[in-house]
Amino acid sequence: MSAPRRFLADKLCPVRAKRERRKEARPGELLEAALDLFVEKGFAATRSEEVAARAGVSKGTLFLYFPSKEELFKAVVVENLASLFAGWNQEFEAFEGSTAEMLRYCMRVWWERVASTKASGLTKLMLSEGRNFPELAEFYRKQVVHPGHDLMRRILRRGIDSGEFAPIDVDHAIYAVIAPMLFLMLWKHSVNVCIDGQAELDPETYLSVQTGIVLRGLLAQPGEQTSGKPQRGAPGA
Amino acid sequence: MSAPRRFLADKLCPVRAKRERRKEARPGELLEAALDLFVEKGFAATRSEEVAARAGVSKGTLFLYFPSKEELFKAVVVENLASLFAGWNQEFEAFEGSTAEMLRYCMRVWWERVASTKASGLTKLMLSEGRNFPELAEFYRKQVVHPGHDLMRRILRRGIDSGEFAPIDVDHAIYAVIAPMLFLMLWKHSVNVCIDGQAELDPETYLSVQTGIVLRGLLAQPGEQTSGKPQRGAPGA
Amino acid sequence: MSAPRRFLADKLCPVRAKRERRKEARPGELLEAALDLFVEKGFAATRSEEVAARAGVSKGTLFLYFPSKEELFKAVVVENLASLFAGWNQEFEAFEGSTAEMLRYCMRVWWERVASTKASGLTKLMLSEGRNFPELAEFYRKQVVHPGHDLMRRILRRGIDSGEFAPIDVDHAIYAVIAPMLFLMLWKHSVNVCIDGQAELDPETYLSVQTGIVLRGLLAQPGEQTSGKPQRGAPGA
Amino acid sequence: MSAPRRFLADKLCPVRAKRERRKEARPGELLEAALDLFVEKGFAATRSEEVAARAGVSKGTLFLYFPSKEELFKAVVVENLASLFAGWNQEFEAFEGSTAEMLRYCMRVWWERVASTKASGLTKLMLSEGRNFPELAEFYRKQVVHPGHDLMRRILRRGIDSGEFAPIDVDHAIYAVIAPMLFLMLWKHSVNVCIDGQAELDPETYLSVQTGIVLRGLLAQPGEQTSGKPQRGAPGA
DNA sequence: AATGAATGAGAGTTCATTCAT
DNA sequence: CATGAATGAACTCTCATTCAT
Repeated sequence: MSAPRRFLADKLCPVRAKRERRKEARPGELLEAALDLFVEKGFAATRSEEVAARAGVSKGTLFLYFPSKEELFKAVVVENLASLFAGWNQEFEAFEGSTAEMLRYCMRVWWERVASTKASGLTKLMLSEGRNFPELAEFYRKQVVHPGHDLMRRILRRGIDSGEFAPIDVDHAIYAVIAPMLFLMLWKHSVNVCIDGQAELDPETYLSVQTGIVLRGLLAQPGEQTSGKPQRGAPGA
Repeated sequence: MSAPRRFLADKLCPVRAKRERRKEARPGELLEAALDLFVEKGFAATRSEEVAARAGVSKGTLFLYFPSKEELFKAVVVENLASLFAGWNQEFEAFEGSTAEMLRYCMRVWWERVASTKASGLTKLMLSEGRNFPELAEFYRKQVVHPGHDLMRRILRRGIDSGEFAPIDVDHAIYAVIAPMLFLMLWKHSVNVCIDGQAELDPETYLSVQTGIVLRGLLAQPGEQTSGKPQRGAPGA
Repeated sequence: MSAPRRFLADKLCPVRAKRERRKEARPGELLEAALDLFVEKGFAATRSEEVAARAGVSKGTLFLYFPSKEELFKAVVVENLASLFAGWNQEFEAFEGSTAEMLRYCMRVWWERVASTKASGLTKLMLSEGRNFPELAEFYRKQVVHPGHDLMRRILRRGIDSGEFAPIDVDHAIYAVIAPMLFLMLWKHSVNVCIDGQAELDPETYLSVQTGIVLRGLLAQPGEQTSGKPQRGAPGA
Repeated sequence: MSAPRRFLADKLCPVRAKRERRKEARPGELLEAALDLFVEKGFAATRSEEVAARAGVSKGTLFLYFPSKEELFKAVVVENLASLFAGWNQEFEAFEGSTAEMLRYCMRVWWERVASTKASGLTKLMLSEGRNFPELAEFYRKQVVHPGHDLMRRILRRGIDSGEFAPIDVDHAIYAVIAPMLFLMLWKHSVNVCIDGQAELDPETYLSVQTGIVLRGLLAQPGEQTSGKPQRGAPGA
């Protein structure tokens, strides 16, 4: 809302007159306002007019840029989550180093760029309201869940191919990695509602510990035959 | 909806005339319908009329038994969650055995009687919508969160007093125990929305593993000085 | 509700067993409760169930005796107002004395038996809500307004015929007599709502003064030719 | 509805585009429609949608301008009654002449600008329904009754201070002046319901006669000691 | 005769979306 | 482009009346 973020929609704007500048910035301001409010109140409980008001425009203008509240939400998802995968895919394509390092790096990056930001509220939102808005859920799955799983799948496969990881069933192992991430996001956005005091959970420590556990479960253990399933009992798996 | 449950409100009904029979059964039927729908759609998205319809009565009848949608929700919370604590408190008062056993028993019971049932959806609901309905959140905290924390606090204190557990800060350690529970419930009710296939997470195994980890963190370790804080890095803590 | 009033509906009941006694008394109790509530809240705002509750019976019973709320109201009107005219007509038929005395007597009786009791609230109610319930208004006119006007008309005519009163237009003069009565009732039931303190208006003094003024306007004045209209300027006329 | 009245809300509208024009006019149109219907049916019996329909807009539009039916009513009261006092206070502040003249003028003005208009129906409405809507009654008292009484109190005090009026108890004498006004309004709005024909009561004559009577009661009578109370027997006092 | 559970039309209010300006 | 007035379907809750018991 205030920080000088760069929006997808603002990509191609060179230097212009102030007035026009604002015009070009509109979608970004709307997306930012929408993100704030969706995360704060959920999808259904967020009123279009309030989004517009927070972005400093009128109700009509919102619908000028986004044909419906659902489309607005989709745009927020693209802006804050879906669009990240392109860069990540490149990054990991070019990654040099062990897959274990890659996985640690992946989770740290994910924490820094998503989970610790407001964007993680979108995931909580989908978990909360997805069932009531099947089209949004479908969109979210296609734009965020599948790319995320794909990325993770490729990482795991890289590890297996290189002999670093045991030849587990990749499709299931994904969840072992994702579960702690999800938990962190839910904790961040939900638990404060039900627990008065500040819950004591240091996200970075939690994440590093969980990553360690998961990695231990994934790594090929010399002299052991691993099944195609994730280790039963591995936390979050 | 599934099992022949007994509702609080259905105490003393022998055989009676049909009309009266129905009257005795109404609150229970409405509570069951409400539980189903609240869990399925959330509080805001559940329409009173739909609750009534699912219970096989008309709109007006619902308001004959519950003065408002909010009161209906509260009744559902009492019926399915809050009312359980009385029995549990007694049970644990009378428990004989080590506190470690007690804790394991506690978590198993909680899984069987709450988390594995629809009732756990109420917790997910509160996490999702609590912020939008402060009065409900307040009620839920008083009726469910506080009693739950109290119970857990007493268990931990028992362990510390008996020398079984290290002299940790009880108020923080609570979360180490509760976090995996919460996670299981959220997983159960939310993740299926975002992930197409059935995620592979065997709740009972997960729970037993988590309990083991937590217990290891709690137990007094001979020859070691524990601080008043839970072990950093203990999962969920 | 408490006083040992006799209801029309209780007319024909000799001495019976208590149980049956109550049964016979039901309509009366309902009428009394209805009178209270209609006067207190008005017709529309009075809930049938509350009438039943105040009479100590169930909602269903009310509709057993009175087929609808409107019929209940009509019965209340008959019980408390319409039924009075029969006696009054007789009384005034048999009255011996000057018509001026008769008029004074009439107004005192009306005050004592109607205006100073709850029954006057029915008049205020009709003035307030009559337009919203045309059938009730029609009924009230037929049962109360017309008999009242008839009575008054006969009194005036008696005075004119005997030469006591000037040969005024009776149909208009009626209002000169009725206006102060109406005002008293409205004052009694309405003004307390808008004026915090107790308004200082002694009804009996007011009535006697007004009666005096009206009478002075009505009496034949020796040597003067009165038109067929009431004196312009006569209060309330 | 009839005259080309100017509404408070319609202050500064020159010629504008149609849409905007309408917007400026809306509150006034709604207030006028609301006044009509409130006076015709009372507060409770007036449906929001009907107000909107009579103003030529849809249900939703009404709530665009007034957040609730109660607020709409308050606005109607302000528009038609409360807002008048400011001007009157000034007018009477600047009045030159005897207090008796002032009082006559006051009552004539009140008749012309209030009692003879639809606005007087609001007073009748409050008398009828005030008890069922305490918040409205409170508002009406603060906005209309108290300013009215204050104004009247100041007039009476002026008369007493100047020696014109006897040193009566002002707080009680107020009612002697107000009672005939109230009566006229009630007569106007209520009596036609119960009496078929047009009752013959010429308001202006009635008012002038009543004012005369009241004034005679108020004027200081040379050589007589008046008590602090209004004359018992003075009409309406 | 008496009950009170059940009904359902209807009231006030909200809000995503449209469209004239 | 931008506005914001206007819409109307949808939602919660009320209450006179019915009718099985």
